[in-house]
Amino acid sequence: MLTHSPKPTASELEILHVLWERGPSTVREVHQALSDKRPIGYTSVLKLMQIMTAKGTLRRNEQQRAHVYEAVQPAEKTKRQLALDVLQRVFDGSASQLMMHALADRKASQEEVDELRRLLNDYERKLR
Amino acid sequence: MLTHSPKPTASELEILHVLWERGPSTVREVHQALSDKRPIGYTSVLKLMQIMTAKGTLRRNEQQRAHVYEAVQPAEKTKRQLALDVLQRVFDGSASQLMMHALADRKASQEEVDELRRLLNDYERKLR
DNA sequence: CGTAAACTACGAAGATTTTCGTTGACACTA
DNA sequence: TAGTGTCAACGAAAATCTTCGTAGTTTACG
Repeated sequence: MLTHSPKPTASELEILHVLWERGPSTVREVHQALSDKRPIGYTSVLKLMQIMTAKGTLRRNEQQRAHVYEAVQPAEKTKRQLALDVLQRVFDGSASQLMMHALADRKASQEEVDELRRLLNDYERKLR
Repeated sequence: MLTHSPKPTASELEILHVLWERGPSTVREVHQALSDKRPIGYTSVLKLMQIMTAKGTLRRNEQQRAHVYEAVQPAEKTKRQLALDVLQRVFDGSASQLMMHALADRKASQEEVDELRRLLNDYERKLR
């Protein structure tokens, strides 16, 4: 088990999404969920989840015959890590640059804009 | 030359950053710039840039003995692609989720918050 | 001209990612 | 108990990424 938390790959992220939504799940359950989106073999999912367990990304309970897996890190932490990663690697740390490009060419609803403004107000309040 | 634009890898992004900043450059120049940040061999950079050219990410002018490379896509387009990619893959398309995590645990300046608010206002104006 | 320096091309190796086939263990059931 | 289905483990292959050594070509200069 490694101690650091390497950035999940694209495939790993798909699995994490399923576990975040469903909570602790068996390989079969995760495979089901992924199969709805794209064709992928059962053993491919199994192998990925075994690798993720070896990396320390997942943890599993072997009490049942069908092992039950769950994410080690809370979803929020991993998401934050990924957000900060792009922020740094692509936008040199500029949140407004990131936002600008994320909003560009996309139809964010009025609700979303309102939500964003609320976020800014909250954030600003904490700044002071 | 491929027609689609695959997501650049981490190393490729480093090279793109240099080309975005410097404009069309030779391998030597890019290598110089990268060496300032981390140790990397000249031929490693060369090879990467050759691969990127094969992929259609870069284009080069062979008039000079030292070929001059440049990014095919404008920086803005690639950045937007990467921003939208995380937005989709990690945050399920929710811009406010993305922003929340990007701001979390980070000291965005008051200027940045102002800038973000300006962005929102502009965006909202276009919505109507 | 001949040599050194600057470059590109080529090939290859090691790491990582992604995918799956096969095997063997286990469990339910007819 | 024999057969069928479910599951993890293992190994391995293919693809991609990353890095670099070596060779061969071109250019500049003494």
